Amino acid sequence: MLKPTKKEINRENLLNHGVTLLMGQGYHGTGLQEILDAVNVPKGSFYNYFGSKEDFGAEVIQHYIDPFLAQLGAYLQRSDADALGAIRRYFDELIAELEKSGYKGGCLLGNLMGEIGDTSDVCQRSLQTAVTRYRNLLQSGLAKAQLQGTVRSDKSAEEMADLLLNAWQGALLRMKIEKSAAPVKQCCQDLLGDFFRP
Amino acid sequence: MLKPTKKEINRENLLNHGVTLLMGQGYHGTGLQEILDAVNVPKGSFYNYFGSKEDFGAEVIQHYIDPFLAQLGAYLQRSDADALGAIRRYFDELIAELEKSGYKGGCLLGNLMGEIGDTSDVCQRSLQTAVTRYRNLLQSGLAKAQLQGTVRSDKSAEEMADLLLNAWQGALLRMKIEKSAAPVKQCCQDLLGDFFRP
DNA sequence: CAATCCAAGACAACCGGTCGTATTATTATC
DNA sequence: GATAATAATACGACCGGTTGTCTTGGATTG
Repeated sequence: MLKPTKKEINRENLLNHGVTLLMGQGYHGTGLQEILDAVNVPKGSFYNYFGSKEDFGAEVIQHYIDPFLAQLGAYLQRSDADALGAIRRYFDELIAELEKSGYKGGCLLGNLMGEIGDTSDVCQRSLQTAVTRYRNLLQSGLAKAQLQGTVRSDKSAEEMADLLLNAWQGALLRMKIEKSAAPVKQCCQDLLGDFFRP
Repeated sequence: MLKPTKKEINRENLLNHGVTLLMGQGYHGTGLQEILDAVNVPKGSFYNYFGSKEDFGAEVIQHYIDPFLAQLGAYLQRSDADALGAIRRYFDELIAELEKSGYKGGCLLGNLMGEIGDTSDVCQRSLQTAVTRYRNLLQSGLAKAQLQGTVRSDKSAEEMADLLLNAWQGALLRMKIEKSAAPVKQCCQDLLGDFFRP
């Protein structure tokens, strides 16, 4: 049997819909039943796939961030000679997707950091590794841009990656309540278009 | 009778404990029962004070931000000749309080923006006005600092206030999962100590 | 005595989690 | 290769507890 087992398919479906629902309604705002109904998995089966709702949340976090890492990595690889441009184009694409979704949801990592980042140990650890992996990839891109002379070198790439990530998260929160892409656009322009320039 | 009525006292107590509990456990993570128990108000009485949990949340938001506005306003007024210094000292005090609380909670506005900022209309409006009031006060402080020559004038005070607020919110999220004051300290240093300088 | 206020408790809906059983898959025996 | 024995998994009714909200009756007050 080369095709994935039904169990693996169900797991994947649960994680996919978990991402959507947890991002839209939060952790405590989403019941297991709602997720299970969405993928037609019976209640009793949930604990054959995941140990608890908390464990599920921790896995959803990793499942969520993977595509973003892949996407940003692809941009950086494609535009090898212009790392800063790659980062800018990556964020431009994110903004385009946010506009398409009506400024709802934002970032699952940011939302869950605020809601359960300091109350659930399991999810806290998952959030730590997810955020760190994201930060490290941004940092490597910024470091490359430093070597290419498009980003200032008197500040460490790590420092700038942290600032970019933090401001981006804050801008996403503002976007949600203002129902506008202005905050995230301005955030990218301020940092990538000004502060980080040599 | 000059002293506040018992009803007003109960309302105030509910709002105060609402701030604490909603900040620590989130909106959906906190039950009305828990808040009512904390201030010894019977469950049946809740709807004599507030129209619904959602309305209560919206009021808690305003009740939360008021002291911060007063505090920042006081710093700005006290150090009239050094607005940038006032802002820095204000954030230094916030950081000191965050350290004292073990990096838990963070900012109620940020947490609720992420959790219900796009799902509850009532709370969304309350968050909008709270954030805007905060931003405007920061903006006025930065504008004064521009006149005093301690902050660059080629960027608008509004733009910088937004960036500061956003980066601060993101740094608070990072603080929660890293259990460290490093993100918020670095945030202030990067912006107030470098990017905003003339 | 009429009007207002407040709280006890009921309410249905839902929460995360469990458990015995029914179904399916695997191995063993003939 | 058919059948029986055994292991593994899938399932949905059900658990105790809690949710936000509402109705209702008693207490308080002018």
